[in-house]
Amino acid sequence: MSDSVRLLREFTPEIIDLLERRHNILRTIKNNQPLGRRALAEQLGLGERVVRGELDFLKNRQLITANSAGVSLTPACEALFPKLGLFVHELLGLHALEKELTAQTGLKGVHIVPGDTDADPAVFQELGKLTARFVRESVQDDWVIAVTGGTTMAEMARHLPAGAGKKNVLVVPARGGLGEDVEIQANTIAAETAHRLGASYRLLHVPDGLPEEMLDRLMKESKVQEVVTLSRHADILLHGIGIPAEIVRRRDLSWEKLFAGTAKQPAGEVFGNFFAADGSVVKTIPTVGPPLEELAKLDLVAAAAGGTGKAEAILAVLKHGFVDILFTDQGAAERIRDLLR
Amino acid sequence: MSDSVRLLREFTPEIIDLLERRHNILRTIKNNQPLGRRALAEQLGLGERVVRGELDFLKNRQLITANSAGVSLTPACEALFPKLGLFVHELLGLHALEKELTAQTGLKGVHIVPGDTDADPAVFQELGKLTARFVRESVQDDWVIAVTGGTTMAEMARHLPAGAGKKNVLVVPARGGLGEDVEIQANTIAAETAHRLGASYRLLHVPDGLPEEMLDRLMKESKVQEVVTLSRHADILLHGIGIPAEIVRRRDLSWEKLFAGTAKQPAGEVFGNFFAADGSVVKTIPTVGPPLEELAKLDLVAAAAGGTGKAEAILAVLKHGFVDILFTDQGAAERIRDLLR
DNA sequence: ATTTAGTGGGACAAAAAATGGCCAGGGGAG
DNA sequence: CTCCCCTGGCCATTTTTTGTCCCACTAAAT
Repeated sequence: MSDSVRLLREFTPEIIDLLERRHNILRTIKNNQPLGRRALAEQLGLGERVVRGELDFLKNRQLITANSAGVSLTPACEALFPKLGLFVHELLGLHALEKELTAQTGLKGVHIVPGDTDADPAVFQELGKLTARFVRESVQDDWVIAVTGGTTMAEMARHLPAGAGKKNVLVVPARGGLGEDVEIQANTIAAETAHRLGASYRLLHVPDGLPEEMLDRLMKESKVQEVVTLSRHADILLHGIGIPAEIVRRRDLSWEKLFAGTAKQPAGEVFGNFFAADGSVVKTIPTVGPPLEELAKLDLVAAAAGGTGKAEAILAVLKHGFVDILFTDQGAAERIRDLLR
Repeated sequence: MSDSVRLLREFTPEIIDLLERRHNILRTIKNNQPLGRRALAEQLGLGERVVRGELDFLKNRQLITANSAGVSLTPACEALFPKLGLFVHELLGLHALEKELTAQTGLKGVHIVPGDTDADPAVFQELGKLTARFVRESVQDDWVIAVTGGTTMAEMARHLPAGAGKKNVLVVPARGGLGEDVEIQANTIAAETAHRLGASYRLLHVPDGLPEEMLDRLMKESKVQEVVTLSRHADILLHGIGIPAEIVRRRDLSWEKLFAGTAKQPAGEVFGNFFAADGSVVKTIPTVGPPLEELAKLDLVAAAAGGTGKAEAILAVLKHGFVDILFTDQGAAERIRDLLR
């Protein structure tokens, strides 16, 4: 396998784009079948006619069938698809890239999904799926899972395969609400994750923007205390990574006020902690929950974030050193590699 | 490897042609370097501009270098080339085709070279090389090698890697001269083969077109007798396969006279024996040497012939059943497969 | 010293292929 | 029924590929 990949990359690099495109198309069809040509083109960001050409090709090869509802994969294609995925992964050099980043960053593992979240929303779903699959496979009996908010975590939760899993699993939010939309709050995600895993969950009902003294008092409240203690000893921590500028914009904050007096510019964020490009913490938004230092001590910390534009944020967070496993996409991974060089 | 080949053949058949073309180009360069763009185009039967495009590509990839004398392979490319050959072989489905033909014909082995001798003379050279390599690797100490005439055998002999090999090897012509040009007479080929292998040889100096009684007398002559006896017990018999119509034309014979009274049409020929499509012998041109039945008993009979147009001839000969191993090209092999279906 | 046969690279028009965009006909869901 | 989205046909346009020159140059042969 590896030999042929090297030969192909060396002698016919054209095939990489081509096969990736076809794989993309097939994946999108697989996830939405039956699906029409136009919807497909829009989702993939390709011209309608281009997609059509590919569909004609795939039809000739009996890899898809078309009826009035749209196109669908044939069973033969469906059977081949997983292998195709692995092959594309290798052909894109993602396997090599994973290894390189693992070595360069000192992480325990890096997992990369093809494509770029910023360019194709479907890649975002794939990232969610990959992370979800990892969660499913990692969790053991009696585990406590701590999760944060954010769109990536929400996507992860959405793609968790439902069904009863391990016994006595508990999901808790790693931090209180931070003023996000309810769909991407840690609470909501903890609940959905627990639901899909057939696990139980606890919530942290703490409104955002409270004065510090109020937070201190809340921290002592028994229910809150219990959840905080739980997340302090979680068996796994799952979190997304935010871009400071986006967070400021989304929550309608003022960059100047928030980062007044900070020497370094913030580049990345994880549950309310802002990191500079060198990995140092430049600012922390106060909220209930264990402090960063506590969470950093956990045995298994998994970060999920993708998109070329998030590369700097991801790298800043990685530099702080508490992340063990990273799930990302090709766009971010390649950018990170370039930044590291 | 096999997995990726199946995926490529299924999802991106375009690259098969592309990679084969590039492999062809590189092979031609390798065999003739330094070589110019125009000569290359002519030899490959491609447009000058097309070749140029490929050369530009290969130059960008640092697989070839260009100077005033022409283009040459870079060491890196030279190192990769054997692997590329194997990969192309698989990608073209030749491995599968070899297996299929082996099974269908009951031969001990079939070996196929990419391309079509009829379309590209360089393929003919490759066929010669492949056969020559086999001879080199097969021959053991004290062996007697019997060879026939024909262009394919001549090509084989030309590409035998020179240098001392096994001890006490002897090369003999399987039949007397049959009126061919001297370059492709069995005698000449036996001599060259022996020369390249560092072996000794015997010749059969028998002019063609002698009356039968004369032949009988010659057969009893001691020198002739000796060579005939040797070839009768040869350890390996190498032969080409001829097309009856071509032989008639080349030797300026009359089809009507030659095949008068034969029930079936001749389709293939081996050292003077003409075979019908069903494998039966329809005619034998008298000459000195062991009869066909004797040669058919040999342990190792290897036939070499290529080109789409020779498929019928090859198949006719195979049907007779004395061939053990066949060396051919993609063009003939695919045609034979189609004929068998 | 000069001719000659080969080289790579530039340039450009013609041919072919890819693409963008629109429309007609049709089946299924609301 | 009506509406929406589907496929497949169609065509003008753009982009790429291809065929065919020419040119300056080099190395070998004369």
